[in-house]
Amino acid sequence: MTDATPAAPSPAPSDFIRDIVAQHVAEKRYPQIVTRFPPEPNGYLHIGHAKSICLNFGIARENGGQCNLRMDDTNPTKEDVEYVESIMQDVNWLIGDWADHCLGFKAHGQTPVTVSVNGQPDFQIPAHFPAREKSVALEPFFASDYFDQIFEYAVALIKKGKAYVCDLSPEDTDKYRGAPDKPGTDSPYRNRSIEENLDLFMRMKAGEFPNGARTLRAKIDMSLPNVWLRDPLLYRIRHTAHHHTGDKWCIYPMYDFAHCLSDYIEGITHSICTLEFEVHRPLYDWILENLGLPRPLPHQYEFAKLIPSHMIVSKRKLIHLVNEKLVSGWDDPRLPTISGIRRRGVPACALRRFAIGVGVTKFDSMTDIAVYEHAVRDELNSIALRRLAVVDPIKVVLTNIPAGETIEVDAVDNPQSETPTTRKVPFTREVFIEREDFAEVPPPKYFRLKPGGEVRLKYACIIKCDEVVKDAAGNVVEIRCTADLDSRAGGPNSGKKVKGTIHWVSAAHAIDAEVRLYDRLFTAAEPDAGGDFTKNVNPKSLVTVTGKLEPSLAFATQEQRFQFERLGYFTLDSKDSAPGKLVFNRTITLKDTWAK
RNA sequence: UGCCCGAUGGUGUAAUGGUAGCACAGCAGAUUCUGAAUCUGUUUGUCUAGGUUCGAUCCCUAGUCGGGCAGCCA
Repeated sequence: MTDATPAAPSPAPSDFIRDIVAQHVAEKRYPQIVTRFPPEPNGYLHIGHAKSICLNFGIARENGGQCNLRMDDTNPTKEDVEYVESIMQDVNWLIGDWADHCLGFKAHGQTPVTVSVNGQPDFQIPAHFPAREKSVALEPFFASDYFDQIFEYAVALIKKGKAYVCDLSPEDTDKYRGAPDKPGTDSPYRNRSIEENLDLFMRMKAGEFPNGARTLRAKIDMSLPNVWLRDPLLYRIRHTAHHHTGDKWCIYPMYDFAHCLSDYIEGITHSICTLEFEVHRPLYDWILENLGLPRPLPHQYEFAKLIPSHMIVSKRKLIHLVNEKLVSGWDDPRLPTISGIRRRGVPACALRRFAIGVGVTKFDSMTDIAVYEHAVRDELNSIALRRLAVVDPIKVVLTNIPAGETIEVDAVDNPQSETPTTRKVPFTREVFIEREDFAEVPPPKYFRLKPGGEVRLKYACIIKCDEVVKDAAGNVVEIRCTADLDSRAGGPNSGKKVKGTIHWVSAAHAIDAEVRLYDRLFTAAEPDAGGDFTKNVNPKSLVTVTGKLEPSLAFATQEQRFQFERLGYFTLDSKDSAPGKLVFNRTITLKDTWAK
């Protein structure tokens, strides 16, 4: 992409989960460390998922293990293949060449096989690695591929007298569950015979009952303080086609039943999830332990999810922004979705560094968006090609340069590079500068161009402002200056110091491009703190202008990252840009420490 | 008013019985053909009360505050 050196890799992270994994590795508890990233395909991945992805894949790569991508698709009424596609794309982009070698997939269409472990039947599913098995048709794991096996496990639980079919209505099920501070009541169907339970469960599967008529429940204890242990539902009836299994099933396992078993079947060792699942852990363990499984069991570990300031990550609110057309879609560059972040021009490496850098703890906290922005700037600073572009142009005429003369000046592509390269930029009598870089009545400590003042045109020479031309309304339309050609690089006055250096582009050579100036979507640190988060939408989160760009930018490619000098970092828009009709997105501004 | 989890500068985190450190943000200065980057310096912290100990951010007890849990969602 560029010859610039990427930012140095951060030291290996350490946190309480990695400590646990390290201990397990030391005691050789598992043959290999296997984690998983299990999104439900019912929405787009966002920056919060990025933290989870980096944690799970990070642990896998640090331990020579693997991390399975698994669609947690046990609820057909909410899920869709559209999301499966976007999730795969986002994960692939994020882990890039950082952890792609750990990415676990399965053979296309593969479902678990029955094997014998210690003389006991066992379900397993072999993993494949798209990074090194390119000729094989592979796909992510799907919890729905295990429906047959999960059903078998349910039958096993029934046979052990540890699960029963319950006829309570949804409302009654709620009532019988009690409350956190009040014990529940046993279901009247709790003590059905194993035979009756088996018969009823088979008939549930066969589609004999309508939605909501019956459920399969674990038989635990209705008086336990943890409500998730009060005979939790294992299966519900849903006469709905599934995006992956079609109309094969009309009963679907609940998250709690499917998740631990999916983990087990895939041979997951460390099942890492967010804090709200902490109270589910006893159930996760109960199911696995009561099935008498022959292999080592996976265990669940919880961490606090990422809460970034100035962003909204709630799926419901994200959908609202999309549906109300407050943004252009799920990949709007202002959204904290991974697709939006990617389209904005943020390198995967920068997102990763942020997601890893925030750390892993067990307490909720809000991460200042400035930390994210710093990670983005820092990465971009080291890789972005410097270019000259003017976003709000005003014409400057250099009266002592003849019309028609073109002076080629050398401009550095990236001063951060160990071996900086240069390019030629045309410099002529008429140039555009940024309107902001001229002040007829300058505030104190204003370093830029002012009447009678001098400023350096970067890579070219120092100019002096002689005259300000205004229109009838008093607006400045042109600035007339004298160029000190001896102050060019290598010239006798090249060492002359002026306080300000500004960017410019030759009017005759400039190319026009649409430039989308993106800013934070929300002005408030906690957009939804005061009720209606849409009230906090930043009206200037997108300002579209026509910019004047240096001619070399006509050949910009999608992969390149640019710094428009003194303005910020820019990237071609992946959707709307076309040759001859360029569209640039501002990823982020440069840090601005000049007190306004 | 049940159970579970947690609490370190403005923010995010490290220190697992022995000098409270790092990053971001802030401030001051140096430097600069980007008011960027870089460099230097710097302000601000262990929730409270007891206990154990030569010594406690760390272990124990109580309190305070915060979060989570009562979907046939995940």
